[in-house]
Amino acid sequence: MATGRNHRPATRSRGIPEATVARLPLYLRALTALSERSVPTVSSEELAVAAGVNSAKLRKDFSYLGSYGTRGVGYDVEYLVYQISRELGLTQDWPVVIVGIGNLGAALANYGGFASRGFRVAALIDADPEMAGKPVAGIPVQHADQLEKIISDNGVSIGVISTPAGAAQQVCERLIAAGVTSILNFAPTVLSVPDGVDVRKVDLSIELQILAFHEQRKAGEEAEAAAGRKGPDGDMPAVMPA
Amino acid sequence: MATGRNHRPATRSRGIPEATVARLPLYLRALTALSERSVPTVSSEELAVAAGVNSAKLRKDFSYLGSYGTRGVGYDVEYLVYQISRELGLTQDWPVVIVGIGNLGAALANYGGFASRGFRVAALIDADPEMAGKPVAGIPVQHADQLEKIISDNGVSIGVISTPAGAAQQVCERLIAAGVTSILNFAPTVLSVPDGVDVRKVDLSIELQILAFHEQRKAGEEAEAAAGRKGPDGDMPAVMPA
DNA sequence: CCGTCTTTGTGCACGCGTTCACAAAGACAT
DNA sequence: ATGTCTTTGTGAACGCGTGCACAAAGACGG
Repeated sequence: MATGRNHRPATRSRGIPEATVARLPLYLRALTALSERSVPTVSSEELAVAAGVNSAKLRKDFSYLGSYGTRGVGYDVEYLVYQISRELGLTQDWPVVIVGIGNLGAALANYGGFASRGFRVAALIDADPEMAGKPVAGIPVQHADQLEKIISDNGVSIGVISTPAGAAQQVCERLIAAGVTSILNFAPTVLSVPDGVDVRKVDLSIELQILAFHEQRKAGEEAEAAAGRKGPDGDMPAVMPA
Repeated sequence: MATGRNHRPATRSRGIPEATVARLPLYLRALTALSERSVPTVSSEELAVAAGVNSAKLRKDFSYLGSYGTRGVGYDVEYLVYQISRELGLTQDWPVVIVGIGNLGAALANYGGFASRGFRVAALIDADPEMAGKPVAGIPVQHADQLEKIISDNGVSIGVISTPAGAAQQVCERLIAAGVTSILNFAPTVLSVPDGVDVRKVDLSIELQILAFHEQRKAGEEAEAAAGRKGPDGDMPAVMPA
């Protein structure tokens, strides 16, 4: 989860742990940056710093993919970029539909990271007839009526839902019925989907709430420390004086 | 998660596990919905379904907060809403600044989930002088020059970064220097921060890449099954015929 | 060809998170 | 008051993920 998580226990594909898969895109990004600077090789230590992880973890992660490093030297950047891209399935490009072109949907459509990394926005879909035909990020918005046709015509298997919460489950069901098997959900709802469909959820307010929790904890500890820990053990939460 | 993760091993606050904290907002949302429908009590099983988790997990999560249920009956919805809100620190409201008012920043500013759940957008900040004064979501955008003043005047401790990747680290440092101690980062970069500062990361393209991985795996398994698993054990990844 | 030095790949131990399964607790009817 | 029935709260087992620490592998210089 940036994120909330929502995947079944899942029979690990070729033995690659889920936690490792979640970090591969991170490594890929760091490696791409190195590649653009024409750096030929990189050590696990350097790459780990760039990706913000522990170097032992990084080496173990790579070991699941195979032995792509050279002892005493490090990893060949280009080769590793290729291997990770391949493992993630980014050597093919994935057509994606975005449903719900409000503020967030438009932001997603404009997001450069899509096109650059193996994804192609096949269509933007909205339920509002007024939106139909209007170009967003250079792509004309299409009406929700067309959803099924667009998906089957383009062989779309990944859908992004950025509708209001109320519409999400229904949109989700139509996407799945039309052939989509992976969904990235931005609507603040729990989607129920049949087995075999993957859902990942991104929820802005949840992330903020988690931050708030830690923030409150910090403030509480501070206050406690300042007061010389006079409170017993704190059954009541620390209350901030205005 | 949606999310990438990025928190230190962290001395658990009052013994509430990080994983539990991450689910509290989920429970809170489900409970709020029940509250709005005036449902007085709910069982762990019902609530678990609504939140999309295992009921044993939910009970254990709640047990970290205290014994707020009644055996044979369930949990009092209103009371639980209050307890979780309090635990998450949502009984006070947190001023938040959003830095980088592009498509995404605007979407965030317009996002209803903020105001409704304990957060208040104290200011929108952008480096582009052209943006200054323009209202987004009813709030006038202010120039980045004002950043430090805004933060100290409003006592902001949570910042949201939705700038391009290149500007993120610099913005991050200014936020921290000005007093921010929690950051929600939407820019596709690893932020390095001093101890005591929490960073959570939301990365759209990473989420999509994880989906692509699973999607590829599904396609590979399908092809393998169709071919009667004729491949040895697959050193090469399954390749999709066009 | 050999020794040294760097860096990988991994065995191992530990801790967190999840889930099962059940005893304890209470509501409610009689 | 007593028994039944529902649902919580949690002890215990298990599995995954993490990080240490080191042996094996190879580059590189002499």
